[in-house]
Amino acid sequence: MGNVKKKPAEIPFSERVYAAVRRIPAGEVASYGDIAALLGTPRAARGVGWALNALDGDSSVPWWRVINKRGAISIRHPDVSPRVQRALLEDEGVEFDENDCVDWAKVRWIPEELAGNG
DNA sequence: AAGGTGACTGGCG
DNA sequence: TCGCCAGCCACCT
Repeated sequence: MGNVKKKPAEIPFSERVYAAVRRIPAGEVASYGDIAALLGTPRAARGVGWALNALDGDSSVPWWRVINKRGAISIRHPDVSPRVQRALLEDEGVEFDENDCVDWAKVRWIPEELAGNG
């Protein structure tokens, strides 16, 4: 597992990623770039992927709700097959088209602070 | 301190 | 439109 040691006074980027991902409701998904943007670093999509990779596929964080900008699963973890992530999403009602992509218009998670409501 | 890696994204041909 | 290359950020050695 990825040892992430940081100063207690500062929240690690990874933890901020986990917190954001945990906010994604079931049946909705977000892209790595969206999570990064939500954290204030829209170019840190790589960092988001790295942070989720550190979860090792076993955590309270709904990592499966994070996919790439194309709406497809971009997982590369050896222990967890992309099929698993897809199954988890389908179990939540997320549908994939023949291109193995989701419909962003339907399943894209929009944070309330960005939805302009509230 | 410097170099390398990775579950990304955008631009060019 | 699809495929490859470069840029980007965070973390590790």
